[in-house]
Amino acid sequence: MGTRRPGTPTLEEVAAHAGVGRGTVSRVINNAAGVKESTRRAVQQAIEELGYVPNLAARSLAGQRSNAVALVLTEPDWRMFAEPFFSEIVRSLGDALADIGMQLMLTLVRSDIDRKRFLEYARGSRVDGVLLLSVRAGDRLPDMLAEARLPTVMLGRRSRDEYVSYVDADNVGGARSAVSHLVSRGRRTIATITGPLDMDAAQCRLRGYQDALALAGLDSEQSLVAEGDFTQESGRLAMTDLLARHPGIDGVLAASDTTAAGALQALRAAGRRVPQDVAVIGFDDFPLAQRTRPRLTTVRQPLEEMGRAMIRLLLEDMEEPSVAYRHVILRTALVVREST
Amino acid sequence: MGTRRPGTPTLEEVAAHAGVGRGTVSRVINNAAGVKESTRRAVQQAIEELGYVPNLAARSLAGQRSNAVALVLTEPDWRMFAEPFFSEIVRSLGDALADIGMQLMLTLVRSDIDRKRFLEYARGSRVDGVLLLSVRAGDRLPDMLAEARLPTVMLGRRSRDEYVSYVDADNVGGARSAVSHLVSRGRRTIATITGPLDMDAAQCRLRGYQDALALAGLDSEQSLVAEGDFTQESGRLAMTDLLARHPGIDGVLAASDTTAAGALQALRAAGRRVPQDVAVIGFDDFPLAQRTRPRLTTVRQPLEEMGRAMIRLLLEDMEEPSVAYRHVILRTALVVREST
DNA sequence: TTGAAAGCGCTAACAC
DNA sequence: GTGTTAGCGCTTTCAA
Repeated sequence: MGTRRPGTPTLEEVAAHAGVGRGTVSRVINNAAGVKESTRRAVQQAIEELGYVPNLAARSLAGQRSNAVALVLTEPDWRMFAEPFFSEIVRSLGDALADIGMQLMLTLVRSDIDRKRFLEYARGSRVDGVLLLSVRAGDRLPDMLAEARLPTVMLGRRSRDEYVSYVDADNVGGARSAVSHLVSRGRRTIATITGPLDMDAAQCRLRGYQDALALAGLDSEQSLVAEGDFTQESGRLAMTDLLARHPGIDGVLAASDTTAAGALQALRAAGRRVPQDVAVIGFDDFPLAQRTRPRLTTVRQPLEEMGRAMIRLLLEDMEEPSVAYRHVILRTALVVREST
Repeated sequence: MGTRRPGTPTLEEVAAHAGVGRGTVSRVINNAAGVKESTRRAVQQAIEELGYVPNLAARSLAGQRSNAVALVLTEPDWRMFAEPFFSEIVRSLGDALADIGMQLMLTLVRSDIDRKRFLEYARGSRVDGVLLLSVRAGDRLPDMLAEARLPTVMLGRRSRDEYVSYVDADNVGGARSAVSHLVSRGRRTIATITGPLDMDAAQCRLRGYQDALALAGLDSEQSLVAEGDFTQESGRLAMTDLLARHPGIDGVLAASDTTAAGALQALRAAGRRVPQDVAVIGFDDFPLAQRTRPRLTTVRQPLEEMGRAMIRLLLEDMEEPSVAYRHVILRTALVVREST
């Protein structure tokens, strides 16, 4: 806790104990070069003996940096937490930061009061930067952060004309390649179950779907498009509707692996064989999809790289404040699991 | 960010701008008493005009407290995130802390390296205390924190002889009252689907189940107990097994609402009517259970109060370090939804 | 009621 | 290589 517990030694005490100056101890604990090996060892022993732990508040104050980055989750995302997509991203971010000696701290915001509170917190020099996950289209938090000149990077842009720095997957390209793949396999009546269309990623994937159909000279009927919300249930319902409207459907692009799983349920309930009768391709490539029989072909997003890219952008934003925003779109990969 | 962005005013500049001393400004931003109303207003205006935001690192250093509390999630819990149980607890904790001007920060730890890193972080005076959620029996993190004399409170104890401070629900009592209720309604062949039995909460609920049966003079056969893991799938499988072993089952206590939902699936698949043929009671009282037909009777845990109790304990631990550990067990409530 | 001054524990620039 | 020193921005006595 904050109150200096008796027995919490300071850097100065370590210095005295080791018989060196404070600067030397500081150099040792920061792994700075230019310290004789013998002194370094003496200092390390003193640290050991005293059980010294640097006071991070003092370090932040003196060093003008907190070595911490906040990851903000807005309420609608909470459920994502349980999904591999999320944990993979968090893992990636945490690792990338740990590599450079920084801490990741999660913050949940649900109300505007929370947003304000967080903004105050971030502006209070407690974090060096802010990361945001799949922000809703109308959320102003990124703008507020940018206005406060806090390095900010989002995963997924809010809209086509996003300006705040972001990393995103090539949603259009991913969807296009998936649908083109289906076409090349002879599928002709291809439907899509989208994500919530107020999300840019969902829109882009729909666009990719339409592009691919146009490219193949197939016409894209509105009735082949059903809006879902990334959940399994929505996939099931959407697929049921689609089948009712177009019994001849032989291919489906789903917004996510979860949605694809729902679609699968509906297809089976309707007696369709997968992939013989209907081929299903979902975005994301997770246990659900991998365990499924048949193993689905998926559009894989490079989550690990997306996390690393976010950190890279953040660091660049910190070091070169003259650049207003940076955008990086990563390539997706089509993982073909079965002949579809 | 840490680097003092140009235009980030300090308390001193505010003081100069308002024509007062630094101490006065400090008093104003901390709502301390003993400041003339007119000066207070002058200072507030200066703060407004300069867009002053206190530097939290400096405040932590000078004030010997960080005003932040960490909530640690160990990896196996991640999936909990998606559940109302979790979000309700987090909401409650966040609110309780905000009320007293403190920040909640989440930390995910998965490896032992993470545990070490977090320990270092916490010992570095960056947080005033640590909260832990449903720690696994073998996890040593709580002990390490306690050893470092960091105020620590867990939700749910690790075992019967837990010593680190914790808040828990009366699992034994809750299970007992549920089973007694079934007995009083004439049920005679009552089974239970437990949680993972290496978790104390699961053991306690099993004990409560057995107690109630003993109390009613019914004998508790081992074959009426099936172990699950809180998931829906485990509930379904366990129920299927139980029915095979005891076709005459007329009552079930499930470890959670999710498990109960799984049990329901199995019961229906077997052609049993609920609750006419078999009554089901689950722990927790969430949307799943609430939407279900028939609406299940549940054992409700007072999540809001559990969160508040955790904060209360934490503050007490901070203020009275002479007390080693504090334990609080909260009462559960049987929510009767249908005649069972 | 308010101002002045002494730290909080550390980093970094500058001497030696 | 290593010690010394001047802050970082705030809270908190202690006087006034």
